[in-house]
Amino acid sequence: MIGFMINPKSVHPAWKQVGMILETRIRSGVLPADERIPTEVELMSEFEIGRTTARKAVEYLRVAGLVTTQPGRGTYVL
Amino acid sequence: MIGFMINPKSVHPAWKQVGMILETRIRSGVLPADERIPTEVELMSEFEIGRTTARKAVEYLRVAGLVTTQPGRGTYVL
DNA sequence: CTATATTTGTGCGTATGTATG
DNA sequence: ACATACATACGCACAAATATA
Repeated sequence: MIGFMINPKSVHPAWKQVGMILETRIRSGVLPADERIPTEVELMSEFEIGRTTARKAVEYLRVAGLVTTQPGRGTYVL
Repeated sequence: MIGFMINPKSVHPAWKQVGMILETRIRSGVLPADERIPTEVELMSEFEIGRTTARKAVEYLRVAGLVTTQPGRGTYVL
């Protein structure tokens, strides 16, 4: 099953839906501190979204202060 | 003369250069409070940049707390 | 009320650059 | 030298909000 969590008819845009799903994974401990979250390419295939959407979802997490991004390495849970 | 202010070899990316130029216009009063700043399309032609870059420049101003954006209307100086 | 134009929002794809391992 | 991963930047299309004719 692929990409079933994103609802195009939601009041929330796709990037926010993905961002909130990742936020839940972080707050629930599924993605613990110091863990690397999925790469942009992995998010693209997991949620069947484009690069723009994947990047905006990660940006959402950064703005929320949940992760930090290191170029060339990845994005890590704070 | 068009697009002479953006230096591709700068340490700052194009979106930041445009953002800083607009920031100067605002802080100097060239763009006063309640004034609408140039639209994305206008920024594209003035600085010879793409829409992605124009939008990031405006986002820079929003993050700096200098402007507010109203969908369908434009971006206004605070 | 309707239609059109304008402006920002979302989303896709692609290419190239930079940093890291 | 090479692979991986994020950063920047381009273009395009359509949707949604707003203003105007």
